Amino acid sequence: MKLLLAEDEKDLSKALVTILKHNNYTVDAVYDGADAFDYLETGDYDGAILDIMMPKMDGITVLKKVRAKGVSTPVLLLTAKSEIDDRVTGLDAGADDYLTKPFASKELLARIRAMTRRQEVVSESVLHLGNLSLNRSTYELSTEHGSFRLANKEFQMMEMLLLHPRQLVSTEQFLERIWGYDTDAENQTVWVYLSYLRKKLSSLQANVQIKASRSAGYSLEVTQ
Amino acid sequence: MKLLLAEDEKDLSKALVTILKHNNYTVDAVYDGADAFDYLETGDYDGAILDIMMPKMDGITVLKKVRAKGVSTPVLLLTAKSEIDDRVTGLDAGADDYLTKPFASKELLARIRAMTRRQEVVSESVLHLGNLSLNRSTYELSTEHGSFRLANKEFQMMEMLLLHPRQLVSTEQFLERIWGYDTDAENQTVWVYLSYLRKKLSSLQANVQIKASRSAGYSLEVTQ
DNA sequence: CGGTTTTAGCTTTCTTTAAGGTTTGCGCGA
DNA sequence: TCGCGCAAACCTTAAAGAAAGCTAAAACCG
Repeated sequence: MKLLLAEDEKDLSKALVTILKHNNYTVDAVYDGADAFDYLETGDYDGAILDIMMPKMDGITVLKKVRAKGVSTPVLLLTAKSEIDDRVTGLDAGADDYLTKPFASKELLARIRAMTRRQEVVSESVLHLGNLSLNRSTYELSTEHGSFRLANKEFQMMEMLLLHPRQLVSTEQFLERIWGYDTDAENQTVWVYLSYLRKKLSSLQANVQIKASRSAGYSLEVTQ
Repeated sequence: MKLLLAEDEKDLSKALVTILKHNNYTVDAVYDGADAFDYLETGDYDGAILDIMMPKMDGITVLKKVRAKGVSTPVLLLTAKSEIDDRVTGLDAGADDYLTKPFASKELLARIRAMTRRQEVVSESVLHLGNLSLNRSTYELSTEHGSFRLANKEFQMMEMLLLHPRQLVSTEQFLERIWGYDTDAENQTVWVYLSYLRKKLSSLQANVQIKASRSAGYSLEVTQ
């Protein structure tokens, strides 16, 4: 689950990133409204947390512009106590929720969960391709010959592949979506996981394999 | 048993929280109608106590909106003497009971009990899985080899696991549901109880065990 | 005192790095 | 135009490092 955090107070931002990562979200952090808009516009996030008071462009403007572009990513606005009227404006502008500073981290997490839950219903909880299936709540990858309980990163990679079967996913896309756009992780890290996954697919005798297309990306292909 | 309390007078709210926690409820407190709506909407509560007079949105509106969303959580309305007519309106809007301020804590507790009892009838009073059973009124956890009388927190954890056998319950879900969304308790607290429970399960020779799925949650699994 | 939470050290599992190997495509000379 | 060499891309394994989870014991609290 990938979130965008737009908050200009560095200390608060840092603390929130820690908390969110701790709770299994992939987080990209930006520090002004202009960046927030650029990143959100890609539609690449499952949710966003926007501070209202930000340099370059305030959160509500970001929200309005993004909604005008047809992006429906759920947005949680952060308001300072003195900006209470902004809440109404925010909800009008298309925010899904708001939270007044200061707030408890638990409350933030609860709201994010509630906000992103709505669209989760739509998504399948078990992904299939060929004789392979991936349970998205237990992280189990299985065929009729057995199953593995995948670790976090392995799971996210497999999930990305299964969500776009037969389409190419590049090393950079894996890194950006799973590790975050500002990660220091190297390409090899991705390759290592691909290797682990291949090993598991073969030991499960899956009729699906991860095919590499040199300098383009990877895709899942059904064999035979 | 998890309750939501929506009451804007801080002193009264505080006092009620104390009384309710004393009587073994998990309580989340909010101070305006908008928040009350947000939290109730999750359907995550076993009951709610709503003051009628509240900032942002009055209790009756909250109730109507929540019912319109299909949430059937039992609701007890608090009315001031001068708002007696609201009672009728309240019951029409889908309230299960009302109470006129000021009231005795005994009476509040009795009404909450009555209100939440109705839906409890549906639920089993003894939960089973494998050779294990948990008596929800005596807090006894037993197999053919013996039994333990569980303490409160231990009981609630075991209950949550038994209510969703084979499904994952995350550390955060335990904390949110048993300790409340605004708790300061750490993950370790949950782990400590899991450890106590495991010890008891093994000394009872239960054919059920608590399985950890790293970074996803815990589930009860029947062994053999 | 019973129940609950914190502390701290430990084990297990996951993630990343490192290092060496293999494959692929391309340029360039014969 | 063939084929050789080389660099870039990719793969695999092992091991170091980080995080998550577990438990016993102490501390706290009403």
